[in-house]
Amino acid sequence: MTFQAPKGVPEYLPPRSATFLAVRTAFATMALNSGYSYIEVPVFEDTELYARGVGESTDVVTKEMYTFADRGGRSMTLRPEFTAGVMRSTLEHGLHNGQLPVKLWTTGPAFRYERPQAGRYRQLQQFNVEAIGTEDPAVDAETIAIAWSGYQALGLTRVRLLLNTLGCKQCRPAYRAALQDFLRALDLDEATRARIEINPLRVLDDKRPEVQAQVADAPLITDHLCASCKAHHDRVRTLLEDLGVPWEDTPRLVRGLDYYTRTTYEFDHPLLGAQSGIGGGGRYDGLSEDIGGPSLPGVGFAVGVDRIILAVEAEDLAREVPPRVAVYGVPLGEEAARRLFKLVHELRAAGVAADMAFDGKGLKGAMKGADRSGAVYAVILGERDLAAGSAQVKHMESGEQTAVPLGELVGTLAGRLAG
RNA sequence: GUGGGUGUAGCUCAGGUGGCAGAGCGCCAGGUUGUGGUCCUGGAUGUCGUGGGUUCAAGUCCCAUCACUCACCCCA
Repeated sequence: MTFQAPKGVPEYLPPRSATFLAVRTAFATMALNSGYSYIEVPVFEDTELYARGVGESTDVVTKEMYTFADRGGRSMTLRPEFTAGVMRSTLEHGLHNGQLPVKLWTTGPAFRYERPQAGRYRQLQQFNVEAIGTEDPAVDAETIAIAWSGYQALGLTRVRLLLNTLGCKQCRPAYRAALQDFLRALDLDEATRARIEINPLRVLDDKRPEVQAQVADAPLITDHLCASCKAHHDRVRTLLEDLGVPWEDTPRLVRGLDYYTRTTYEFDHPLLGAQSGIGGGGRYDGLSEDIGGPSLPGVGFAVGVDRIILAVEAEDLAREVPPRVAVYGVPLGEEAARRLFKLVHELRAAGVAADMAFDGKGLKGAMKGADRSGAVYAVILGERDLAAGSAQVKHMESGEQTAVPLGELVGTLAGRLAG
């Protein structure tokens, strides 16, 4: 064993990979049911897109990006998140010139150069939903509900929704100034003092107890909202209540990306240790303009597939191994193997999941393979059966076995499995 | 970037004070020359992370190094 996967890159092998697909499917189903269309965007983009979109002051941009020069000397960056790329694609192709909102979902890997730990990876898998071109608080609530329903569909019961608002460009500056005045008077380390000047809101989110104690009396955004932000926030909460989606008001919640405005939220799972955020999102009404586009509001979320898998496992929801196939072929001898190979192909074409034993495996080993595959039926074919023109079809669970003429095998099995 | 922990079979891990490298699971074969899941018997697989040092002798002690892992920070 000479090579190993790059540091911080998780791999999902069977049977655990089934959970990976289940997580993606749960969220994709909800997004599709809610009228969102799939969009496939690049894994890397112009570095400047992320610098301007995500924000020059963020840790993501300043120290976590996988940036490289391509052979033409352009600075490219592996996507650290999806929203900037989805917005860029929307603007470039004029999707926003049609009826609004533009409702999109996507999924795949994102990349951040960080020190790995439990639930934190350098290649992380996200599932994203974005609604572009709407200010309606109902869409804020809709996107939250999609994420919530995804967690519910997976059977997760411990997920918490932490909800906040960050105000808009009307009311946030005054709050920001008030918060800075408060924070400058505190006894904080140098890095945190620097943060006060760049992004003071994030100081509120500091988890260190000595910092938390000091910011306990800090002014809160919820006391500084303008009338329209307050109305927006109240409406979002009313609609969530109508849907029966529970949340906790968390006025200190801040997100690490600069583009967020108004509604912001995070989904949290208590069984995950330090990296407990399993999803997060909000409104980004200024993003389009930040990257050179027109004034175009948007709202959306990202959920972390890797961490949701950990949550599913923490709640012990991922135990049953799904059967790989419904029918498993057990050949005895070369002639039988050839004939069975064709029969298995025909079963697959008829929509029946099928596999067979290879490498001239003996009967015992092949039957063991049938057992491991989870197949409902084993089809045993040897010289005797070939001579008789039939195969032995064995129901694995009951052990009942009957001879079925080779010409009727596909139809019979398809019928029995459907019935 | 800063701290702590751990590296022994495919996996999970035992291996006081240095003395022939082990168990369980998994895998393969046989018991059953055409029948899996239970049971019984047998078998294969190791540069003991890597390099150096001490010693008659190192998985064990010392030094270095790499990897993994947890936490800070940050975020999905």
